[in-house]
Amino acid sequence: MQNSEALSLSFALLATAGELVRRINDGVVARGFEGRSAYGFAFTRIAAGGATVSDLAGHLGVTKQAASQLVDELVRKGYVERRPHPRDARARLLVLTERGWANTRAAEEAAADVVREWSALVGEEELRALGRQLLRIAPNGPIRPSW
Amino acid sequence: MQNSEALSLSFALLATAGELVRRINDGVVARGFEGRSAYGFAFTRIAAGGATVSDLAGHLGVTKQAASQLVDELVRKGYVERRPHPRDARARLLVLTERGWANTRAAEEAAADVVREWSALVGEEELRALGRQLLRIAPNGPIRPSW
DNA sequence: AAAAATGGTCAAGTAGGTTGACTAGTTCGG
DNA sequence: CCGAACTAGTCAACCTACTTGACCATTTTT
Repeated sequence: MQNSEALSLSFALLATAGELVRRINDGVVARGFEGRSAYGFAFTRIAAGGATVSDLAGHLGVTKQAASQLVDELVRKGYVERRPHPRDARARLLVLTERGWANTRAAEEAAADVVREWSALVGEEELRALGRQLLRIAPNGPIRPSW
Repeated sequence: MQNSEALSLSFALLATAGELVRRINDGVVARGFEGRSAYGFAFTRIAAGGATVSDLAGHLGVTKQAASQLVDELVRKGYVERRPHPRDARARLLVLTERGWANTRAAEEAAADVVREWSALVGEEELRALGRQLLRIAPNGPIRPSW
C-alpha cells in the first residue's frame, strides 16, 4: 500500500470523525440541550456507572484537572451530581441527574441518526463490518477532545 | 441498527482517528521535525499546489485568521514561504521550502507506517474497503484540528 | 506506623482558536 | 467604466479549554 493511499485513508478517517462529532452535537442542540461536543462522550462514561473524575480523565484522554473542570460545568448546568464514594472517602462518585439522562439519550439518538444515514449510503452490513474493524484497530482507546 | 451499536461505532471511529493523529505526530517528531498535529494536514494541502491562506482555512475548517497564524508559524520555522500570487495581487501563494517538503514526506511515511500496521491487523483488502467506504461517507470534508 | 501512591481541587499559565475592524485589490451592476 | 459590493489577508483583542504545579485528604504499600 503506497503512501498516497495511506494519506487518503487518513483524510477520510479524520473527515468522517469530524463530521460525526459535529452532527452529534448539532443533533443534541436541536433536541434542546446546550453542550460542547465532549459532553456526550463524558455522559456515556458516567451513564455506565461507577465513574469518578479520574476515570473520566482516562476515558477522555485529558488530565484529571481538565476532567474536574468539565464536571464542574456539568454540575453547574444540572446534568451531573457528585456523590460521596461508598468505598473511598477521597473519591466522588459521578451520577447523572434526570436531565443528564435525557441529554445522554439525545446524544445517542443523534449518533444513531447519523449512523442510519451512513448505513443507507454504504450498506448496513458494510457499515457493521467497518465498525468491527475499527474496534479491532483501536479497542477502548481514549476519546480525545482534540488533536 | 440500535442506538448502542451506533454509539460503539462512534467510539471506535473517534478512538481510531485520535490514535492515527497521535501516531503520525509521534512519527514526524521521531524523524527530527518539530510540529503540531495540524502541520501535516496543512502541508499536504500546500504541497498540492496553488494554496492560499483562505484555501488552507477551508481545508482545515478554521477561520482564515487562524490559518494565517498557522502559516506565520510555518514560515517562522522555515517550512513555508509566502510568494506573490500570479493572478491576484491581494492573495499570497503558499509554497513549501525544501525543509517543508522533507517534513511532508516524513508525515506521509509516518501515516504509511500506521496504516501498514493496521493492514496487518485487519487485512489489506479489508482496510482498502474501509478506506473506500469512509471516502463515500465524507468526501473531501474539512480536517478540523479539534472538536 | 512511616512512606509512597492516589483522588480531587485550586490557581496560574498557555495554545490555539474566535470575533471584529481594517486595508488593498477584485468583480459586478448599471 | 465607475462606484458598490465583495474577497484576500492581516492586526489586535479576547476567550475557551486545556496544561503544569502545588497542595490536602485519604488509601495502599512496606
